Amino acid sequence: MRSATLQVLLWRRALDPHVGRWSLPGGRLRPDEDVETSIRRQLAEKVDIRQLTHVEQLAVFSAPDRVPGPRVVATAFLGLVPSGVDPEVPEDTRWHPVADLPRTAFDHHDIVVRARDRLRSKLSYTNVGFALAPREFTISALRELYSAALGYKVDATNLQRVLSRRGLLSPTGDTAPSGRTGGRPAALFSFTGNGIEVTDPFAVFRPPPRRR
Amino acid sequence: MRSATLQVLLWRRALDPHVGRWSLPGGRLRPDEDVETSIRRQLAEKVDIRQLTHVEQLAVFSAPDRVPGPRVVATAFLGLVPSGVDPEVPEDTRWHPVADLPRTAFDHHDIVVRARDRLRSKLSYTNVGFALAPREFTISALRELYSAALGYKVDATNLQRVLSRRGLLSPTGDTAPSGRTGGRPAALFSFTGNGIEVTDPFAVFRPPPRRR
DNA sequence: CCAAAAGTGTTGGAAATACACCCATGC
DNA sequence: GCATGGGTGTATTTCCAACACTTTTGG
Repeated sequence: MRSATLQVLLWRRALDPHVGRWSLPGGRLRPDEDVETSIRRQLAEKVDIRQLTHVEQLAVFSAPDRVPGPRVVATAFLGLVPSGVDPEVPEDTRWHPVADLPRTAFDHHDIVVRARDRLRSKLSYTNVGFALAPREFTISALRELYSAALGYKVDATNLQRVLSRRGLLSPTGDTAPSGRTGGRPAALFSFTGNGIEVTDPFAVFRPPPRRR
Repeated sequence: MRSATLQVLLWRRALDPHVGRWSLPGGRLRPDEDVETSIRRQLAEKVDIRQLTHVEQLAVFSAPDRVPGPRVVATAFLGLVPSGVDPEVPEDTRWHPVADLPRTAFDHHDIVVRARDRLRSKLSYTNVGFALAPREFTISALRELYSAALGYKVDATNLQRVLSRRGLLSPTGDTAPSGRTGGRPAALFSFTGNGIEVTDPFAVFRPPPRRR
């Protein structure tokens, strides 16, 4: 996913079932690898694997008729790439806006929707945002990312406040140059942690605070 | 899971890898069923399937060495049975407290922990509680259930308020008889909806309210 | 000086926790 | 009447959304 719209990397099928339709990258699981290793291997053929900032299991799709012919069980993943890296992709793959998908193969449309919903949920109670943002960014750039992913505008002020309260942002000290139309130059920030973390585990029924 | 401690149904292995250890119920996926149909079929051999109030996918466990011999990919599920039904189970299966598991087969200990954590999270932002409670219950009985599942005491007053505000509780009008030590008789409640529902989707970055 | 964009302060409200107090029952 | 457990009312706290206002730049 990249840019100011939420996008997904799809691959145009060359083989027979559903030729020409767009499908999610993936492939067969080898006997000596687990599913995450497998999806990372498959993706390495499409994008620079070092750009992958987050990968997580979504769900198993296993309906007997989900593909023609013998049943294929698929483990779907959500994988994220930061905005702005604009990775070179092979000829047969392309980034598509999630809100405007082409005709997809099999149940891949459902899978994309599930991935989108998972991302939207996790933006609220984890720090996954870090996986969408470049190393340094302005608050308004981050606001664009959150807005694109969530599907509605979020307030830049409150975004900064929430992430700051959770200790996820650190100012780099630098500022971005202001555009040609003027305006105050924006301060640059980066995310503190690296991996994903649950930052707001309990909305309710919170565990009792630690006494000391 | 049942009673005032969180419990899991385990099955004592009769076959060779890890004979005698306790394992989760399950079995092979047939080519004409999806994974959920499959787990329900497997469970039907152990418990009365009508007691199953909630079933959801947890994750795929696929490490090449998770079982001896050729690799087996497992799709793990969280399945819930209400408190108090105390289902008859076959000789070779038993309910075990999640907090005090016996020696388990393969990676089943990890799976149980994952299931427990999933349940704990979802108690906060969904109505899964309904799957743990009998059809009618007192608030303090419900409090026991939530406390057992979460691992710490929750306040009965606030539990009622939170669930009420979310529109999940409806009073039946009846009261439970008070115990032999006296005390005011407790009002009986039941859950409104049937299936699982997300009741508190966004802790933060809430979508703008619908204008009309 | 004006427009534009970034950043700060303030206010209001929602929702959860904690706790004091009242209610109904058995003995 | 008193102990026991259930239920209600209320204050406090935390946190988020909204918005007005100030700051810093380009032209």
